[in-house]
Amino acid sequence: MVRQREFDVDQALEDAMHIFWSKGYEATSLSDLTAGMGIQRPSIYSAFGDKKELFEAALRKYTAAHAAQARSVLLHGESVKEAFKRYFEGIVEESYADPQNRGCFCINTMVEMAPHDEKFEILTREHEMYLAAIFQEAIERGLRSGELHTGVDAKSLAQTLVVSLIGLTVMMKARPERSFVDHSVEVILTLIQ
Amino acid sequence: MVRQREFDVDQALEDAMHIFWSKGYEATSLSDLTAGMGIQRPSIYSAFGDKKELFEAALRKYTAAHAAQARSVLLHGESVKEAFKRYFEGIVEESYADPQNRGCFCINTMVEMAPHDEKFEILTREHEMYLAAIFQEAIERGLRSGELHTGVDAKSLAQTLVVSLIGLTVMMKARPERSFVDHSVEVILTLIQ
DNA sequence: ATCATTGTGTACCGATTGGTATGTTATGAT
DNA sequence: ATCATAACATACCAATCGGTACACAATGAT
Repeated sequence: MVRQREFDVDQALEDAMHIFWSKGYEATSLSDLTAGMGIQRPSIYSAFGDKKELFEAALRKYTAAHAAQARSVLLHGESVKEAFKRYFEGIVEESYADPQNRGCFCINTMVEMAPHDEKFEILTREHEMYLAAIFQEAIERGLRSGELHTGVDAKSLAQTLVVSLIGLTVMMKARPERSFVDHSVEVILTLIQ
Repeated sequence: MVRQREFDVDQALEDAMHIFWSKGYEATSLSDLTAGMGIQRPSIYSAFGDKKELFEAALRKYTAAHAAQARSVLLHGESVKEAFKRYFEGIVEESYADPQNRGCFCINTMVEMAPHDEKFEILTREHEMYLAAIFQEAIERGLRSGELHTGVDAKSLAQTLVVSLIGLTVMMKARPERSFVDHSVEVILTLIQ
């Protein structure tokens, strides 16, 4: 081979992910990216393709990590109720602790890109579907163990919890009083019985 | 006075609202606006100020109409449960019928602008709070009439319904199967007892 | 009829956009 | 040591961005 790369591709992608996450696609310029990633434009184009391909790679990296975190919280431990409580409250905590108030990269993309770009409509929808599948698996575990005995079917309940989580995440971007969010989490969790 | 305006200011603002609603702030150019509003740039600047001021005026027009619609559906008629059902299902219907898939202008703005612009953080938060107040009023009406006897307090329930509605609206931007959304609405409405 | 005032259309401004051509430097195979 | 290859930095490209200067047209008061 020939001259080797002087930058870490995965680290650069991680940097790009944080920039796109906090500013969105349109508001992020190539100059923002070169500055934040610490590399020049031709390096970006040779390693990742154009701006939109880089964005897609960054989003895929995010959703993979995000789904892994959901799995690790919801598919382990004894109590399913406790797991959901920890998961929802963890997301609330993270959101209020983020000074940049970025919310969820996937949700941001759903709002900004999905209506105009089918690729991102599909990509974001499939991530939320996967999240719903994880939720459903956790609920069914609770049903089998006898911890839960819910009236509605596990799938509908899981989807509703995903919807509620999306709503919480978006609402927190407007920085409502903490009690607003905390009370909502309490009420949402009453769905899991 | 002197020469009079040749365009209808309110109609131009309505046009601008639809453009910003479907494309967002960053992705909308002055050329998009002049083309869609049917007037030239200097006319925009003299009538509305700069791009961001026009955006704010458009958003205020939207939220006023949006809140009025919520009031008209939720604060009249006999059954509160039926009113919420009609309200939620109406929003689902509207969303799936919109070929542009614009969702809610206020929610779009919450995601795109609120984290970076305090003015829009406040503006969007206050609209959602106002919506929650309308919801709460409807719930309290149902409690007084004896139609409802909910375990949780009306305020928390109202806030949770707002959160759920935001989640639904955002989720629909990724065009999930209709049954996903319909089942979620059913489950969400079970909170109102 | 004249004049001050203000809306309209054109044409332009500097700055920034996403993207690339180019010359140079580093590397491994031969 | 030579050479093909590819990453590097610089400098550039046309196009578009938000915003405005300016000349002209229309209006009502005098």
